[in-house]
Amino acid sequence: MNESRDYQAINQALIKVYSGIMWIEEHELRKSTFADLTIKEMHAIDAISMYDHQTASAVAKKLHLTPGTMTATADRLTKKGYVKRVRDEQDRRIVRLYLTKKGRVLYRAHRAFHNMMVAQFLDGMTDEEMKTVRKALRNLENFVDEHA
Amino acid sequence: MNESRDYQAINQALIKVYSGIMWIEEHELRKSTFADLTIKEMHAIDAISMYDHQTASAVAKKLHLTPGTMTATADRLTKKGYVKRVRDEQDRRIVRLYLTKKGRVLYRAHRAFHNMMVAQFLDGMTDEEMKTVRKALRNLENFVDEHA
DNA sequence: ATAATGTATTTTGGAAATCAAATTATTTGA
DNA sequence: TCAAATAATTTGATTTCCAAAATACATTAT
Repeated sequence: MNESRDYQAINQALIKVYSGIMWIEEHELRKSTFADLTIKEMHAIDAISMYDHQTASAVAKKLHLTPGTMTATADRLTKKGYVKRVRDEQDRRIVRLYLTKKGRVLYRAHRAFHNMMVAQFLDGMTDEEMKTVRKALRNLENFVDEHA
Repeated sequence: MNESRDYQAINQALIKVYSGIMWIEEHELRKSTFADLTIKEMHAIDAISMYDHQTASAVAKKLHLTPGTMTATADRLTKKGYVKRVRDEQDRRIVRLYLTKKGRVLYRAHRAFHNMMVAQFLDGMTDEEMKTVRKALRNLENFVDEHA
């Protein structure tokens, strides 16, 4: 019963932090040389990633998008010069998504931003405390996996 | 240098957890009696909240929406019967947003879902560990405030 | 008191984001 | 080989969103 208020406080913090981070990312992007992108498009670029050359459907799954939405997103990113489609030679139904040079530059910049954020997240923590944070995150991952 | 890999792991966990939670909320909603709502509309209802009778612009600010987008969202929620607009009698420029009975039922259900999630988030933690989690969240809140 | 300025919301026009369902191209299994 | 399965695209619709202009009301300065 007493926990309820604590839960609400943590709830509010989680919501505020999440929407705040999105907002910051969006506005950092608008001020940057990549102002032609939206935050969703940037996250799609992050999901496509630099090394894996994943299939369109693998990326769609990561982002929880339907195939049609994935196609539209890849279209826009291709038109804007961040992504390249490559037909798989073994199985010609498959399209693999690659980042262009421009896409890779953005990818690294976005990762750097996230790293800075995580550094602040963990600021001033001992190893012991970091273990606790990991445990909390693992709890949430379990929650997500169980309900998926 | 060595921290970089840890950061990436926490990064990935954060991204996975947030997009996973969104997905779960979306799909719980679709299976419920509130299937006429999207996740964005539900979060707007959460932001409007039960007791405050906030102005449209206060809600817009909370959700980081432009005034126009707020109007469109309130339109849809009003049409669907979750929200009521009330002109302020003192200052007739102002519109206050109220939840209808139906809106309040959903609000409580959504809060309950979040509480369950937070409970799992904190599962099996000692008081000491909870303090650490709070500290991590406070760090992130500071990050958000600093960059806003 | 009234004109200018400021504030809250709505409207308009357009792009991006999304889904469900139908379609196309290709592969695989019987 | 041919039916079923799979990967991606297309189509048609709604939602989400923003910028800028318009509207309506309130406040301030003259």
